[in-house]
Amino acid sequence: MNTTILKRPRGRPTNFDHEEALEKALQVFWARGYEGASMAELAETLGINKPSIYAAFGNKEELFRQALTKYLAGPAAFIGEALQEPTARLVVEKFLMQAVDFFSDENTPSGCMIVQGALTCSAGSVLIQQELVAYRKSYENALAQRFEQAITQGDLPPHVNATALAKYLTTIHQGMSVQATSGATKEELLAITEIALSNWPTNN
Amino acid sequence: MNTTILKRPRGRPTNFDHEEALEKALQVFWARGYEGASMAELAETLGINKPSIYAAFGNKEELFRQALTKYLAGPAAFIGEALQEPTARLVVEKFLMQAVDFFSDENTPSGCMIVQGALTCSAGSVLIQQELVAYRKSYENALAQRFEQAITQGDLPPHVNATALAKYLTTIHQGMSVQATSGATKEELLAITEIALSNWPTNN
DNA sequence: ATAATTATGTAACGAACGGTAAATAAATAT
DNA sequence: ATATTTATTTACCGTTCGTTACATAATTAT
Repeated sequence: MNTTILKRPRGRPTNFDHEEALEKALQVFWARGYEGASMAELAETLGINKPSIYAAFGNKEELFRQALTKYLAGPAAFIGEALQEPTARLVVEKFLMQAVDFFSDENTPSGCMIVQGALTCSAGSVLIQQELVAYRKSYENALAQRFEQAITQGDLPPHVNATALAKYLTTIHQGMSVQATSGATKEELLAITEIALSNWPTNN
Repeated sequence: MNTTILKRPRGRPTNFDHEEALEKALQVFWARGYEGASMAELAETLGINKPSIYAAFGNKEELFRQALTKYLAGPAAFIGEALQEPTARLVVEKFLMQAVDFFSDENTPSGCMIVQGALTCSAGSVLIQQELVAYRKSYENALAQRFEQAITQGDLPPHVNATALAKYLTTIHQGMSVQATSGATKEELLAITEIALSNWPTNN
């Protein structure tokens, strides 16, 4: 009978919930970007003193990366889910529609953390900047691959350029992220996706 | 005969050319964003000590605003020029095509300063952030107004939603700015605009 | 009880931030 | 020549940055 009773670890227990704290850190980084978020503000928002943050998460970079991982697994997971729709058209619809819901959700910061987290920054943060570039590239590549598959399956006409189409859609996505941060409403974002979807490639 | 001989001003002359210095400041802000650019780096790049920068331009915020004005009048002036094309379709073509050239120009930082200058930032820079939001909104509005005019002139079909179309195009523009900063080539950006232009509204 | 272990709060670290005081240099005005 | 004016240089200001040393508190192990 492995009822997995968790034996308490040795020393003084932590005063905070690890995941709750990470969630709050995510909100701060999401709203302010990597450099715009200061350790002082993070400590205040998390309700934890800085030494405890360092003990639990390493340093600012590590905290950001862990918050980013939580972001990818949680709020941003819809991107991976969209890829599993049966047709390319449905993939794109879900991708853009959920992005609209996501960007305009009033319970979270507007816009996408991967887009705005460190678009520009000082010389000291280029590593984080490049990591975010790589994440953007990775979901663009995932879309392109899904379109290639759709072409092979006859779901998309063979003349379609899968990589260009993927780049077009991530461009819309990233542009909408900027729009959302600039105050665009859900209805406005929806109108954008409708225009974007109105020229879906056909065989003619 | 007013040959406008410029009488030298009273005290010690400045060691630098005002416009040249502003141009260099523009490059730094453009590449690093408002907060990512430090006064130390600005002083180094301009080849001017900080007190001289403050004497000539005010403070960091003012220097940024003056660099932004130079940006709008120079590199970004094509947006206003595009609006004067005879048809809405040509306006958009010029708007996007020139944006492509602009974003991929290897002599300047990639991407658009108005988009990336302060998308996210610390609490201390929200004023600059909001000013950039307003600039983005203003060129979006200018496009919308141009489309309204095109509808009135019969150049665009009456069922077109001018504001939504303008928002769609600025979204592409802003998305391409992110793409350019992420390393997209001129050819890739061009392919995006071709897809974006392929669903131009018709009467049918 | 005592030792060992881990987290916490306080208070500070050196570096970088935006910004400036003060002495000096270079020009014009008288 | 001397006074006046303006720019430059150097060195620094107070604040905030990310980060940490250190004493103390809270827990388990013996």
